[in-house]
Amino acid sequence: MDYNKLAELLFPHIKKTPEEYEKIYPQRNLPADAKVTRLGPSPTGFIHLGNLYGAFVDERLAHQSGGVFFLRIEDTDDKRYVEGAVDIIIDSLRFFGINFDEGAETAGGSYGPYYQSERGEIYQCFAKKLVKQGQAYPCFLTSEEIEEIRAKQEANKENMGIYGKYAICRDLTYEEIEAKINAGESYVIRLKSSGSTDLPPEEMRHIEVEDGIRGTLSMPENNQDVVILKANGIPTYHFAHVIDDHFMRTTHVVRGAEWLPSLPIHVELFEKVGFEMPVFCHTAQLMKIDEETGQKRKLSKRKDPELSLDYYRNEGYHPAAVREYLLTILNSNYEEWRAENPLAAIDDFTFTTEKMSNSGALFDLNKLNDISKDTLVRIPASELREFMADWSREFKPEITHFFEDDCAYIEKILDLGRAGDKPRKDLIYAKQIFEFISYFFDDYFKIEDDVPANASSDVQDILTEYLASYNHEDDQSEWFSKIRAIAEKLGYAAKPKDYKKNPEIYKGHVGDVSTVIRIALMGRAQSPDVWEIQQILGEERTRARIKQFMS
RNA sequence: GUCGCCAUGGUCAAGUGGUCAAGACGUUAGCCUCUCACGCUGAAAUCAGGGGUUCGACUCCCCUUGGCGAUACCA
Repeated sequence: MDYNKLAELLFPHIKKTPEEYEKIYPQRNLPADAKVTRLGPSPTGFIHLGNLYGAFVDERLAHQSGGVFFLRIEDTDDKRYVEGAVDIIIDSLRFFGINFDEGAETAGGSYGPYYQSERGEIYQCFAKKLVKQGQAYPCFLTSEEIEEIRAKQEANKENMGIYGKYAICRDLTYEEIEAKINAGESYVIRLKSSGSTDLPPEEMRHIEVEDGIRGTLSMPENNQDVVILKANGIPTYHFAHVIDDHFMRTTHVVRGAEWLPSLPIHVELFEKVGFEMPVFCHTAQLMKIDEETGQKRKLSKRKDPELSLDYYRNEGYHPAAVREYLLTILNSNYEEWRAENPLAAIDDFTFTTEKMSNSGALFDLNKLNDISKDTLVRIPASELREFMADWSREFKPEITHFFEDDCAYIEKILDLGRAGDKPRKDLIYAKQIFEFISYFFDDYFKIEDDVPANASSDVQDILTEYLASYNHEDDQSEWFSKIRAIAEKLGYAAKPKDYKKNPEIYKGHVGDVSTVIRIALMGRAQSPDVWEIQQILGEERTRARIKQFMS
């Protein structure tokens, strides 16, 4: 077989040589330890927490080392394309603080095009090269024929796939190939694997790869004649990955562990095509418990809408909180570092692949919420106010004016109890924050809780006394001593401890009295400090709410 | 089915042959306290099972089990 002739038959239109591409996409001019990473999403427009998780690793690795982080759209599967998806990907990631230096629709870059669908000639050039080397060949198997082979293999308990004796198109002569092509038969280009097909797995040659996260990986070499170019001339992921990451000069390929099984394919492809391999970093996957089965499983874009990034934006999680959370599950020493450096910028943390876990972590909403509280408590009220305004504009526009009209008022509310060494940590995410403070807005103020049963008959008396003694100028302790006085006068213990000692001689204690006031003022039995709230509400509204509750 | 990855409390995990096996979330007892939060002090809770190697194994090897993943002209 004259492989050169075959290559020309298959790829008559490919004129550029591999060497020319090496010149078009030269080595990047970067410091020796700078890392070049990439995110390669397919344009379905759906990204979930798991994608963010991976993107974060890429981003940190690149930007921490003075390298480059670029975006490549892996649109080799035309069935999956969704309009506007790329913008969604870029915007969502940007919201969470992840920015690309290069790639699709961003800062440009000279290693493009960054859409795989526009890189056809490059792939074909290297497919042609492999054909010339006698290491790839056209395969005319139809899907029905492949299905038959699969059925036979299954029946014989053999390994699945096209390899060895099943790779019947390997043996086609030039004339046969030419005839089929002239007859209009469609075909794919397959790798002619040099892996052994008749040895048991343990005797097969093993490849060794040094993984950035998992250390030395040893697995049986590939022996499958995988498809590298589909019938439409577009490459499969395997081939596109090898070509693109070489010519885009990626140094570190960060991808999910679901790619581990196909690593031998990639190794063989890199060898045959003559490229140096990047460092692979196979990340563990974010998991969740499936509600139906109760089992742990990988995040799924179809099944887990609540893990969509949009969900977190919708709920109003602050991007900084999500980043904190992701980093704590990404690097096991992050939490400790954060405890020691509570105020440090997130970029000051040295992210390493060695500190990444290689077993899948379960997504933990509790933990996210806890981290979010700690994160928000460090954010100044003015910034939180803006965050709330931005969030509401997008998801709850009818309340946006609250966060824009009277900034001073809102900021006092958001800062409620946050001063001092032991600040309150009430705020978690925007939706929750609004509910938490909604009683400050007259339109949303409503009585939600019942007064304590033991004080229900004294409500009028308590509030009458309260109004009578109320002085908006009182400081906090003056104010509270008046509450104590009212409590005593009406038969309640001024101190809860007294009540606990002799419950029979009291109707209740001062807490019951203040709860009545709380409910009149906030509609809730639980709230931050009443005095502070009154100061924010103002005297007029304070008195009005008490009176309204009495009527 | 075959192949691969993984395996410390409910969850995230430190640990790298000799530890009373860190820490965080959650749960829980209490303290603080006008409620709720915050904070503080405690508690319960983990090395999947079985074989080796070793004076000694959570740590190394093997098997089993379990979970996850891959077995596409999807990525």
